[in-house]
Amino acid sequence: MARIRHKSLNCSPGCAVEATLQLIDGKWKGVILYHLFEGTLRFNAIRKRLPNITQRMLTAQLRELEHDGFVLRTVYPEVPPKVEYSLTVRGRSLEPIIMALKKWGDENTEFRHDRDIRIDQDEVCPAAQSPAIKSTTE
Amino acid sequence: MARIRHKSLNCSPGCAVEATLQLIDGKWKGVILYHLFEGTLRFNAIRKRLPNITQRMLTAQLRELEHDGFVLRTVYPEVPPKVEYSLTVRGRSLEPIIMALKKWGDENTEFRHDRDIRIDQDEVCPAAQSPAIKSTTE
DNA sequence: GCCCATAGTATCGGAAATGATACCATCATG
DNA sequence: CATGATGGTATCATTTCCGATACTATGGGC
Repeated sequence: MARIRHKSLNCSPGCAVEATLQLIDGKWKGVILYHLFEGTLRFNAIRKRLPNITQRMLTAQLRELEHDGFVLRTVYPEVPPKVEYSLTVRGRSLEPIIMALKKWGDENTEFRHDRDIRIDQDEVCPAAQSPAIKSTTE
Repeated sequence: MARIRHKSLNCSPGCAVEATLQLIDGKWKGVILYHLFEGTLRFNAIRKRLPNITQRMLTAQLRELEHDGFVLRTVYPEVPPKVEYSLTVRGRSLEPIIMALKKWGDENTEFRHDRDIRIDQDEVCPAAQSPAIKSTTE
């Protein structure tokens, strides 16, 4: 998270991809957003859904999401404290991305590395002309 | 990149999101995939499209994408060397994600932090009951 | 007076990601 | 015989991420 951010998103064609990715990057942000799509949640409620996150990290990630305008942090002046986190309109606009991630994950439950056969674009390497060799990296 | 990977993607509801994110995480992978959607590219061709990537990083990211079964690395036994990178079927299955990222980025060219008004789900916090306070974090 | 709950902060340290730089092999060309 | 092109490696330093742990404030209940 919090890599040096791009100033603008239109430096080059693929730049928007990279910049957007950076916004939801950071080990927990995607999941946090995912849970917030279900509705407003209190701090500890989020924590319960992410059994392995530390308090420190949850705070940090939420602060960044807030900073980026994705979540709204609402503090109720009570004791003990009560803080609710909800998505902003901008936050909800990420839904297609998060859901695409979720969908892909659900459809690829196993980490299959089915190194499938090359599907060539017909203009490239007219097949069996150069004796291409598959990577020997591993 | 290369965070400790999840063994399976179905540990908890949001887990698929997190795990999928990890696969395309790593500062350059998203952009690399994006460019490969246009077609097969040689090593230096990719490099030209990513002016700031170091050779070391490009190699590393491509190796990981290959390891995860997203790209196919084809070596032609020529001199000087010729290595082509193309997407596998599995790699192409990421297209909805990458394109969702690109779309969002294009539609949010400016980093507007329009901390907009809370859109409440009607069952939560019946409005103006507790004197909610907006975050004072910054 | 002590403990509990909530939502944090502060500090430290290790691990991981990334950047900078230099080096390498091979053949073709001049 | 030096140089260039391509696609890398190897090594080192730095930056960033992230986990573990301890600490804090407040008011209520026992």
